[in-house]
Amino acid sequence: MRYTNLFGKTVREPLKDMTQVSHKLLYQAGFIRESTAGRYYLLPLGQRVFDKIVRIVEEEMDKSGAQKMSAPILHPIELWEETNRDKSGGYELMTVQDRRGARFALGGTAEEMFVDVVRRFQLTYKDMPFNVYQMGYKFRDELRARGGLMRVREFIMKDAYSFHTDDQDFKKEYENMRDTYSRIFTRVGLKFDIVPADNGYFGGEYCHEFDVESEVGESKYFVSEDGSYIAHEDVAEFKLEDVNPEEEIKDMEIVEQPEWVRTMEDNIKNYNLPAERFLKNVVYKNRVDGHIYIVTIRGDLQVNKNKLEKLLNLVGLLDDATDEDIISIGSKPGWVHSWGYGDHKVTFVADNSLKTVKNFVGGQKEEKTDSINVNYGRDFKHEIEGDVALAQSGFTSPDGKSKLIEKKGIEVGNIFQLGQHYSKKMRDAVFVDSDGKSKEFFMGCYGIGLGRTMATIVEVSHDDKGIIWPDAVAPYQVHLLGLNLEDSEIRNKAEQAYKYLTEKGVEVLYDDREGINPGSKFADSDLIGIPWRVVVSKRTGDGVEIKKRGEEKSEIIELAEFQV
RNA sequence: CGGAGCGUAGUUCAGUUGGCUAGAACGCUCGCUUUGGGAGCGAGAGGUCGCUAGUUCGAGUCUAGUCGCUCCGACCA
Repeated sequence: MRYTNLFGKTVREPLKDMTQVSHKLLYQAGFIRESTAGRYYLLPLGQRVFDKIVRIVEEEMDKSGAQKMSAPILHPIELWEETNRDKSGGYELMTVQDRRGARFALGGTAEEMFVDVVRRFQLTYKDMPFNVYQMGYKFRDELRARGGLMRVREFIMKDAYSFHTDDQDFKKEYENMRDTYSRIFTRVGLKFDIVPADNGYFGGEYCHEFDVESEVGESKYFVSEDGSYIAHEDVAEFKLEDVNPEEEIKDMEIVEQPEWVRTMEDNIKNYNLPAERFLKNVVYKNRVDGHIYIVTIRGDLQVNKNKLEKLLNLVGLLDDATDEDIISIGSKPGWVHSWGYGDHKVTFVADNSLKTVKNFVGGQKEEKTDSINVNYGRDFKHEIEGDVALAQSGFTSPDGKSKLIEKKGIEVGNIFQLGQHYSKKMRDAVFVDSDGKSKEFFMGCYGIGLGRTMATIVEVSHDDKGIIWPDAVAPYQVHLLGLNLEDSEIRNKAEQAYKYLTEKGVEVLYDDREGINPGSKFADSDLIGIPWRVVVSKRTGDGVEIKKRGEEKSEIIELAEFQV
């Protein structure tokens, strides 16, 4: 490709609002342009990278035994109604209507569609298992799309769905996909962690994220120092140590408390005790029926809403309570008690951390009094108990042997066990088993965000001059720069080099512009980030100068000796 | 969805109490010069002032609505 024919060119500066390196560089180098927030054009250079990623994904998926197919972009809304996902999760599905009034969802994922096509066949255990996938447009009506390719409203995802007779058979495919994903991300040049995570709105029992460690990542996860434990923040567990095991249990007392003591910081100052010695109450409300939940937890810990929702079996349904909600149960913000409210329907939840402290402070705070020497189990006890605490950096790992370290990562892919979550909700999602009985499919799904993967590669592979594409996904293998092309002798050599390389099957971007300073051409070349730079100029004589992007040394060699 | 802010040239911005033909810099085009790390000089093109309605003799400027964008939060593969 001649640069003079290429649509899309480099610009010197990023736009003002761009914050992420990948966003800036892909814009400056002419790979992407924004349409509206969260929707992007892929320009020819960007498309080439994208297509290479797609090809790698397809090769590995096909090798894994999965089969590519395609589903419509518009999903009949009835399918989403079958699984209740047209309303769940507080996430509004994008919908469109045709002129006869039929409603369709612009899917953010396609479980229902794949179940729907599969149930059209009278499948038996002999037809199983199988895994089908597509490269499909996905729409997510993000309330706030953040600049850059990392979180967008419209994107292409590789989404795969596998169908099995039972859990045991599924587990083999889950491992197969885990290995396949590992090969895919390794081939595109990414290092990643496989992180057990929360499956939230997808249903199912477990899932893993493929996270590429990065400061700009939105996924937070924990790794133990000894490397034996890894988990997403949403599900991360940790070992609670007893705070004051030596202390004697004292009688509970109501004591005077200065009125200025309201927050945890005030408490710490007033009693000169660490945060872990106080009781903390956090209030949530069921979005659907308005029921109030009060979670009592050790003062130094925070409530993990995901764990709480799971414990209560209310996934995706809890909101933080508002001040009005708290007043509605006869309490007031900042003075929520750990017991009482008998006149109002309130459900109390106790975090396991309450069992690690003797003689708590707090629990029934009034304007001027509070209780001290409160002991869980003796002075109050909640019906529901469990681990609902958020892990924090430095906490002890679950096995007690090591400390947790916090990491941030970009979630480039995920694999989900769906179990019979969808096949139970959707009618006729069954096969005939060897015993002659109809049984629901056992399913898994597996996604890779392709645009996000491309941005992530830039995020982890660049320098202050531009992108450094890994060979496997670079838009071209060679960036041929012709300097001083006004000189016909050099022009001829450059043209011959272009012809030679192209005929050898090398993918070449040829900077054939005249009247451009060498400095500009070098700067553009660094910005675009093609692996090999080949220069033809009056200095290179009968040879060419070659240089690998990201390395310092260059050398002049015969073109015929050049190997990509 | 809650809070805050912004829409004027490709970009970043200026534009007075409402007042003549709406400006600058960078970028872009052309010419000359220069030619191994974004060089210099000169000339030029480029605007429905987001959109709609209103107030006014007169609106980039005031009012209302609307659309879009940014930031913080909530939400979120």
